[in-house]
Amino acid sequence: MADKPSESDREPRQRILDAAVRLFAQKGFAAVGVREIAAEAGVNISMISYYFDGKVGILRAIMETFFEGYLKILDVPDADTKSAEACAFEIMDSLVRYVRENTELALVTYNELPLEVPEIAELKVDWIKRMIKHASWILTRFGLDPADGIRIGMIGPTLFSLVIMHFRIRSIQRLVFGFSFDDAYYEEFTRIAATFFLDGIHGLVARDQPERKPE
Amino acid sequence: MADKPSESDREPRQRILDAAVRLFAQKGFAAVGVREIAAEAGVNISMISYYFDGKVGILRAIMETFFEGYLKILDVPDADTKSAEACAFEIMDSLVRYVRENTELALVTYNELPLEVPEIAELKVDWIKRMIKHASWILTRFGLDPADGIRIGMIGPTLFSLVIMHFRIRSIQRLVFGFSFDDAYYEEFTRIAATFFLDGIHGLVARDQPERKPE
Amino acid sequence: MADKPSESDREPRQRILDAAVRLFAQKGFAAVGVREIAAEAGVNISMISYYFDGKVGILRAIMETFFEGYLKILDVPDADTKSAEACAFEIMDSLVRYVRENTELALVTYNELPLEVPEIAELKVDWIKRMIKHASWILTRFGLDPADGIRIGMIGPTLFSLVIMHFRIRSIQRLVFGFSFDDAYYEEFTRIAATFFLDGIHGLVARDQPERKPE
Amino acid sequence: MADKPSESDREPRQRILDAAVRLFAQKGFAAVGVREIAAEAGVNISMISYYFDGKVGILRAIMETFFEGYLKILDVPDADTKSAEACAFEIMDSLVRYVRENTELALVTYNELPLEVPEIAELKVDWIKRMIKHASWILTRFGLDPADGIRIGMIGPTLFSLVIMHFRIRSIQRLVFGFSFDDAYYEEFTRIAATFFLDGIHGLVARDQPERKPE
DNA sequence: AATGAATGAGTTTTCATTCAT
DNA sequence: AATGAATGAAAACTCATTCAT
Repeated sequence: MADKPSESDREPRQRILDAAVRLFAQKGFAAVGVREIAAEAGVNISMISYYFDGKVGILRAIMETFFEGYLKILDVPDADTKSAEACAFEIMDSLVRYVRENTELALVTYNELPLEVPEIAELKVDWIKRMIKHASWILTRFGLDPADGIRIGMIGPTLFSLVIMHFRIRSIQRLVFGFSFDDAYYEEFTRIAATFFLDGIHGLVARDQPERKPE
Repeated sequence: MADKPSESDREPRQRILDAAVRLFAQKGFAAVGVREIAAEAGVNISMISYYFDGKVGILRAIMETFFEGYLKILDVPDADTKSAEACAFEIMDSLVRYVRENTELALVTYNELPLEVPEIAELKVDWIKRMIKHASWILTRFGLDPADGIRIGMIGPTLFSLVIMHFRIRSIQRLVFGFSFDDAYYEEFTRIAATFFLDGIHGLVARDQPERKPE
Repeated sequence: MADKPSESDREPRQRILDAAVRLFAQKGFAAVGVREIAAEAGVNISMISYYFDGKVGILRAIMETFFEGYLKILDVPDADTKSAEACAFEIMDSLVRYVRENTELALVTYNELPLEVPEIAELKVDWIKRMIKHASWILTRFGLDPADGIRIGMIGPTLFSLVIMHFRIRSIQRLVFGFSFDDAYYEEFTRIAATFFLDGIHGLVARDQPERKPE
Repeated sequence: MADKPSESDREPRQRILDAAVRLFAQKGFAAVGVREIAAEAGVNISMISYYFDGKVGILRAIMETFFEGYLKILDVPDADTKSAEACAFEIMDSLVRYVRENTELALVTYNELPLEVPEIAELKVDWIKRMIKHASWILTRFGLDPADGIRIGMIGPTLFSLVIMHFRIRSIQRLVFGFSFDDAYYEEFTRIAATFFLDGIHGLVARDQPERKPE
């Protein structure tokens, strides 16, 4: 009883969250029942309402947890002493690491993001706005107009999608084949993704400057 | 009553399918009820069991419809008279057109693909295998070993994800902002995606041949 | 299968309504569960949502049924050929008969009337307004100002309460003692109640005319 | 901390009781949850079990509180020096005053009285018996046989109902219109009610003596 | 080919209560 | 005297499906 090293001795709230993330990633939010979550977490069903005020409360918590970590990634330390390219690479590196360490959290957020769940509609819009605000600095570094909401709004999701794409495929590959990926793979993956991302931004900037030149 | 010009006079089966695709794309398969589908389609609830043998039957039909069209894209006419690059570009071009014309169908398939729905697990595996079989020719054209299931298994999903990624973001952008995309955009999008895709394959090939050279 | 004479062969909707009225009268609306109603009615639980769109739907139906019958009582046939007193007596007579034949219906309506059930708040107000409109003619016959909402608003409930009071006490007396009441009793009851009611109205009229004279 | 002047500093037990009376009167006993009571009273949920041994314990306490006060009313000081009519008027006067000062307490008791709440069934019977015992003296003063349980059993509830009827209507009138009542109104109300009550008793006595004369 | 009433297992949520602190 | 986390049963309701017509 001194400390709590065993799996099942973690805080109930966290156990629910973990179980839910696992199950949501596996079957999707709507397909998972609270009973299943409670059973998987080894807690009483009522605890879900108690801690999260209902099933959507868990999804809310999951998304908020993910978004919080995601926002931190965009805050590159000493960004003004580095080149835009270096910043972009650093962000990509952190992002890959983050998603690798929180794959299910990321997948659930990514999967549920476009789906209409009325109770979290506001939350999604709020976070997307916060991200745009946070991300705009790097885009201005690349010469994009910070007031150009549409183009700026494209970067974040693209960045996210680009990385998540791999982890999504990976989970299918794990399912169909039995493949696994090592550190070296992710080093290269980061490099390729960063390059693609930079190319994408450069393309956006170039295309933007002369209004959209005739082809 | 001679022919069927009005929206609501289409075949009931098709009306159900259309309604389901729309709703599944909006809320996700598990979050949509048969009553909702029936109401949206303007048919009796029992018709869903009658035509599709239950709710999963609709998802099955949706995925099969999508996969069928997707397979056709991989069959480039007169492929042996064209370069591998030209074939890749042609595939990408068809794919973008296909997803553009069947966005919701594609999104539903993409969204539900990694989710565990026991009744369609077999269907998914079957189609993925058929695709690998169909796609292997182009990969051999690029110098990949057709027996290398893992690498070949990566191409299809990557290709798919790359394209779908845009349409997914697009639906969010439509929601949050009011952005829309024109033909010119998709021309360029196809070119960029094809380039990225080719680069990816070239990378895979290069990395593979000499086992993995020291950096 | 020709006709349906047996108790349990009535229409499910009616069986639910009957069971609910009985149970609501016994324990109060909030204390009765849908499972209990369904069991008592011998129908599947889902039928309650199916026919009444939820538990409050039953209460709504009960109250509407009662109110409808109550309204009819206020429409005295050939009222203009009778004295106000005769009309009042006729109303009282019908009312006693009505409540005697629909005791539980009346008791449930009476019991739940002052309780806050948000979903039926509007319904209650609507019916009360309709009653005031319907009842105003008799009050004008007695010399009351039909625009005097407050005083007119008192008559209906008083009339109702006066009669219901007896049936409420009766149910307790049945519970505590084993007393029962016969036709002769109700004849006299009607006469007394009518007298009291007329005295009440006369009192209201007298008190009203000279504004409220100093005592 | 010396004395307790503020609203929220009253004894927790009393705060619970007050909150419960208010809520029970508003929504009915069964429709109110302990959490709601605890929140309204500003105490911890467990305090309800602690002080009242559960939700029904509160209802028990409420009813007992009301019944106690009600019993006192029946004990007219120096009753034998006054006429039966004077005693009846004094009782009615005290009763109106009592209900006016404890309206919600009275309404809750009145509302829940005919409802089946197994845990308080005994309590209700006990108090009704005590009341009959206490009230019988006045009835004998009017010439009724104290052994005639049925007739004696009618007086108390009638008396109570007669008064409560007004307060019940009043709460609806407050809801629907915005009417309020002053001291003068209650003076007159008391006189009318007492008259009605006396008439009722006289009627009972007269009807009783010659067994029930043929009409 | 099509209906809609009916089913029963399923859903999430809330209940009053208890227990360790 | 008081807390609030935790419980398990029960709440109302919805589900996909079936069946008689």
